[in-house]
Amino acid sequence: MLIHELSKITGISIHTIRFYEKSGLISGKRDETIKSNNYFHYDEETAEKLEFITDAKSVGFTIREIGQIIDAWYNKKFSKDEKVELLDQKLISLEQKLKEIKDMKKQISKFKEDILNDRC
Amino acid sequence: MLIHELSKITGISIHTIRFYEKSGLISGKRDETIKSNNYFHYDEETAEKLEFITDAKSVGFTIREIGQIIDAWYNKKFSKDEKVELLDQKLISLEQKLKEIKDMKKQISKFKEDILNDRC
DNA sequence: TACAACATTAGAGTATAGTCTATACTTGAT
DNA sequence: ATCAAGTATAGACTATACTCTAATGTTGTA
Repeated sequence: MLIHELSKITGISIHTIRFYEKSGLISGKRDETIKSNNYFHYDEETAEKLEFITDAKSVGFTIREIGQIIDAWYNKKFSKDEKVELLDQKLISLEQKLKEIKDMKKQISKFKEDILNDRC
Repeated sequence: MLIHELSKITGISIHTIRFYEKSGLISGKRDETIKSNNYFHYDEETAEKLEFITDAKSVGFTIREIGQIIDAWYNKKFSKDEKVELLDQKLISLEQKLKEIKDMKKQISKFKEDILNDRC
C-alpha cells in the first residue's frame, strides 16, 4: 500500500509517518520494477509497527527507545542475547513507571482526602 | 531560604527552579523590609512542591497539569468541588496510564518469549 | 576595600517530537 | 489533454521543557 492508505488505516498523519520513516522506525520499500516514480510501498508489518509506536509513545518511550525495541523485534542485525537484554531493560523501566504511577495515585488520593476533610 | 539553598536541598538546578517560577508552579516571596535587593525567599512548602513536581514529571504530567494539581492543593482561588473534580480527572488519567503500561509489559514480554523460542 | 560567591532579568540556544509549506513530479478519471 | 488527487524532498515552524549566557547588582569574608 502507499502512504495515503497506511495513514488511513493507522490514523497517523502522512507527515508523521514520514517523520517516523526519517527517524528510522519504519521503512517503506521502493518498487524497482516501476521506473516512473519513487513511491514508497508499505506492508501490514509497517501498520503493526505504527500501532506499536502509538502505544509505546503513550507509555512514555522516546522515539529512540521505540526504535531499539522495534529493532530487537524485527532486525536481524542483533543477537538473541542482545535482543533479550534490551527487552529486559525495557521491562524493568516499565516496572519502575508502574511503581511511580501507583505512588502518584496514592499521593493525589491523599490530596483529595485532605480537601474533602477540609485539612487544607 | 534563597534559591541556592533550595537548589541544594532539592537537587534541582537554579535555572530549572527559575523556569518553574516563571511557569507559575512555585513562587518565592520578596522580603519587603529589605530594600537593597530583590532576592526571592523560599520556604519548606516550596521544597515540597519541587519534590512533587519531580515525581509528577516522571509519571508524564506536563508542566501545565502539574500547575493545576498544585493549585488544587495550595490555592485558595478554587472551590472544594473544583479541586476534587480536577484531582479525580488526574486519578482517572493515572488509571489509564497504569493500564497502558501493563498492556505494554505484556506485549514486550510476548516479544521476548518469541525471541527466546526462535519464533522470529 | 577587594573579590568570590551569590542574586536578578532578558533573552538565546538545545533536544524532542512533531506539523506544515513550497516546489515539483506522477497517476487516474473524465 | 486536463486536472484533481496523490507522492517526494527539503526545509521552515511550533510547542514543551529545559539549559545556558550576558549583563548587572548585592553580600559576606579576608
